[in-house]
Amino acid sequence: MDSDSNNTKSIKIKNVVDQLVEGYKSATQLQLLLSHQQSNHHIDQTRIVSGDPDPVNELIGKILDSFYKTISVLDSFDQVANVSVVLESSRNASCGDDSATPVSCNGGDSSDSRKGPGVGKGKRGCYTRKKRSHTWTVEARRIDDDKYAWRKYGQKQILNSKFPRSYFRCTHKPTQGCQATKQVQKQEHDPNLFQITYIGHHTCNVSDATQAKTEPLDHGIVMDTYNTLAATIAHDHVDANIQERENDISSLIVVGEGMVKEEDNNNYDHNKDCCEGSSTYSDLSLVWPDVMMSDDRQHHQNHYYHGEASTTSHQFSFIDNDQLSSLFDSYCPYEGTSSI
DNA sequence: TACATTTGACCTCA
DNA sequence: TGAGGTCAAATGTA
Repeated sequence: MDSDSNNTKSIKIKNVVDQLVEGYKSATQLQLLLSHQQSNHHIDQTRIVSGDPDPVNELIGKILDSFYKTISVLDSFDQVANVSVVLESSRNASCGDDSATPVSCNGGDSSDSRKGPGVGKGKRGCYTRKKRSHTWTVEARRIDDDKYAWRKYGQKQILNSKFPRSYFRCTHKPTQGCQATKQVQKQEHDPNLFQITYIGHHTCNVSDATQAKTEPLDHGIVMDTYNTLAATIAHDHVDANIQERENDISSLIVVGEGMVKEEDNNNYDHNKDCCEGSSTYSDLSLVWPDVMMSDDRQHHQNHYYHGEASTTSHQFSFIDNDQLSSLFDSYCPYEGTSSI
């Protein structure tokens, strides 16, 4: 094939991708708007988190799914291999300095580098630290209230802290490049309580229901495989307002798969229930017995969020800060909150 | 043998 | 410059 033909084909595909990206953007924005409105109206959030989806959100989810898959297919062609890069840089430009994506010394290969060629002792510690990745913190009486498989990769004594902090990453990182990590630390004031900080979203293949359990319940935003991005972005932009909105919006506590308890935030402690059937419980008992609770009859979780910007490792991020700010400025009834 | 954990070394960032 | 986060060799376990 001659180069002109290739160029024409490449341009056409690029145009198609551009159109799809626009569609994806629009659908994501629509979903954010609807989610935001729903959260403002205290809709039946139990239905959302329990997996009985709101039909509108479900529909949008399907649209996003279609866009995502189509773009992914096109993205896999050599001609448009730079699409995600373009999108990524576009997003970064709009989100400011946010070097959250880890970069390995070998050019970004996220797989387990230990077995790779050319990795010598000099490479140890050579990485770009994740900065301002999407994080949220959970206080729990057990560290396994999610069904992901975690692999411990480090432990560190933290200054002025009685207990060491343990570092876990998703077991599927080597095989699927999942960037999710979590940090677990015992609370000083209550050694039976663990502060678990989740960093980044899982991109590995697990059920949405499972993921929903470990993602922050973002006041009505459904967290499924493809709109995690939307939720993440919304999360980041709404986070600044959440503190002030906490008094108005009931928080949610997942008390079991498919079960949700609504909680008045004046009564955090009364939500105590069992998270039965965690498939990783036994695993974690084995891998990190010193932090497992002897009495796991009581495990309540208080979900609260770090207001850190999210930009980590989402291949398709289409909404920039200005768009979202104006979006929420237009629709957010909570005036006078901190500017983003 | 394969996979997970431990732990000291090393790097980044505030 | 030190604290915190990650790497990767050594070690443990099934």
